[in-house]
Amino acid sequence: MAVTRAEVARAAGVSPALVSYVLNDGPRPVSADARARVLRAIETLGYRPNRVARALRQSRTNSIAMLMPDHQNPHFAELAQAVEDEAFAADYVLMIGTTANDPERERSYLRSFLDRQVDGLLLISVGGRPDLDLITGASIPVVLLDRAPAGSDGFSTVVIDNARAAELAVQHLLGHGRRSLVCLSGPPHIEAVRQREQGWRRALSAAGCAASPPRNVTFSRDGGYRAVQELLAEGVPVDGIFTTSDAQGIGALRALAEAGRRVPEDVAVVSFDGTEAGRYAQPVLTSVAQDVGTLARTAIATLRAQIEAGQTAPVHEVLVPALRIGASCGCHAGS
Amino acid sequence: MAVTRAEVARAAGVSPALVSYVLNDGPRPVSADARARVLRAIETLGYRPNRVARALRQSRTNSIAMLMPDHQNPHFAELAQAVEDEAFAADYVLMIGTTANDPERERSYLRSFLDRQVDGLLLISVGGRPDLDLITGASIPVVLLDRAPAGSDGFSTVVIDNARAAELAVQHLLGHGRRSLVCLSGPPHIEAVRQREQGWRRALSAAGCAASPPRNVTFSRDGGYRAVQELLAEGVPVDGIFTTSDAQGIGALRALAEAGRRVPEDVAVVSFDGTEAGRYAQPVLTSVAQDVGTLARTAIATLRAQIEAGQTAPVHEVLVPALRIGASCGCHAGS
DNA sequence: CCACCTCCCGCAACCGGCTCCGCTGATCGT
DNA sequence: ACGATCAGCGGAGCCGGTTGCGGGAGGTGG
Repeated sequence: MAVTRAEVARAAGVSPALVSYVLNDGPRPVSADARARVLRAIETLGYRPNRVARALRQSRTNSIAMLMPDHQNPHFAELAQAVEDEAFAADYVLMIGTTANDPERERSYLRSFLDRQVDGLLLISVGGRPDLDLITGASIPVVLLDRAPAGSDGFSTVVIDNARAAELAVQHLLGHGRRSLVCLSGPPHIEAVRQREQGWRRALSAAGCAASPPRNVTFSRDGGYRAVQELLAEGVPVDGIFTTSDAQGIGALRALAEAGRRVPEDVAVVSFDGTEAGRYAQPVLTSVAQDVGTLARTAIATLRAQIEAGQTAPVHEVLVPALRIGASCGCHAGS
Repeated sequence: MAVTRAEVARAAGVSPALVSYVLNDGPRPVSADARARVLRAIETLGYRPNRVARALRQSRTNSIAMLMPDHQNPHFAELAQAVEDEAFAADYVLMIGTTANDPERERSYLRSFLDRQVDGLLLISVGGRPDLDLITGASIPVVLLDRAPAGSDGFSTVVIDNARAAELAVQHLLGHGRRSLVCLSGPPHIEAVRQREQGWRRALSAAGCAASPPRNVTFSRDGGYRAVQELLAEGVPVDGIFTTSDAQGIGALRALAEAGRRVPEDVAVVSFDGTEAGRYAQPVLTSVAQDVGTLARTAIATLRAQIEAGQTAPVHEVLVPALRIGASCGCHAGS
């Protein structure tokens, strides 16, 4: 069994309370002599306070939970890293649950995290009301990250301007003279997906082009790969592809390469996220970048304001997208 | 404030103890009538047991912690996903700490996890004794994953046969007639890195080739990229590269492409990990695959045996590497 | 010499659940 | 009819901390 506060107290010849006073620079002052004895006892016994007991007493676990779709997608991996770095710096521990876009699993994790009394929740939701009901009941600090489901006005959100970002990407393709465009979109029930599709349509109609309906696939490499394979098999004319994730973009590149289509000469590709993985693709993906550092920093700061300062008014932060030029769009070629 | 057991008891007209009995199919039997009343009260009040309180009483948190280098590396991302899936299935929650190969950060996380009374620890260590001392003192179930630092005999390990895996990869390059080989290795203080270098040397000396010293860089894409850039700038003759991670392989591919070297015609590349990211590289990376599914399954099973069944004897599991053929080695070309 | 103040410190009540143990009333056997 | 047995339930201690409250020792001023 681990050494407890009581044993430290005994070793130092003081009461358990005093040990707490020393440890927390307690509510009460402690004499230099007693403090020294306690510190020495802590040192020799190797005492470490039990955070579970402390959490029970203080109703504060110093932990936050994050729900995200998966680890495989480079964008989410980068986001997880950025969030964890911020959490670590703020002395919070991060519990991660992946949902695999499964509402059942999301609910299960949500309940588990709430039961574990996490101080705050970072949610990249698969979307849908029922989950929000769960957190409303728990009245726990929440920040909706990366996506803001419909009906989430009551919660803080930190997102990129999805419609504008998509518009930027499509405008860029149009600027390269591409007219036979295809959009690889994400799971259709996600609000952010609909916003990106809206940006896609807006850019096309502004240019007087007909918008083919987006193809809804998963955000994964495999999703992009298969979608482009089908596209080509169907004989759809295409000289430009907008994918709503870098993972899809990487998958699309592979499918195009296998089909012997040159990028960007035959088909230009612009994707979404601006991940490092995209910068190492062949050719380098041109992508609307999400600043995951700012995303994470803002999200954690917002959460901390709610947890530590008791702020209750929801904050809505919208980040401005920036197009990161690579080689997949044709900027570096003659076109 | 949340609903507590006492309130449920009051609402059901029973004692708090009864509520526990019902919830846990308690140590004592409960009459059907009382059980029904309790369940109804739980339902109407929306009661959820506080896991922190439960954890304090039971000295059991149903959580495990995993320390890994980072989220960016596709191999670790896949490993994290596999581990989390296993943990979720076993009703454990996973806390992830990334070390960025920083011993200080690793120690900090380690202490935090121990203080939080996690039931078990999954450790992809940056290596070095001091950390092992920390866990030895805590006498907590540990599985050393992916890497087994020197002096870790007392702990359970689940690793791939690193030397054999490297040997496989290098033999394959040699089999393609490549003789000017270069090895991009990892941080030199990691035991697994030394084992892979040993496999590299073994394969070369068995073939009667001189082994150039491995180049120690980080496991990242950037590490592979920069190493190959320097390599080429130095004018080192090279017709084959063995990278000790897929991330490095992806970086190497980019550097080679930028330098106008064709893969596999001019330079063959074989990497390590067998990630999905590698299968989407251009060309597809040939790689010695680590079965992350089995890795994760074995690790969690071992941990659970220690936690739930009190097993104490350390287990040493060594997985057999398998070469996954892609296009970067030349198998699909004429060579 | 007494009243009073300061400085330290220990006692004990929590936080919310788990579970040992003892008590009650009913059932059963003879 | 009466003691033994047993199902069903509640009281209370405990897990390991935090913290309000009160009290003792020593010093100061009147």
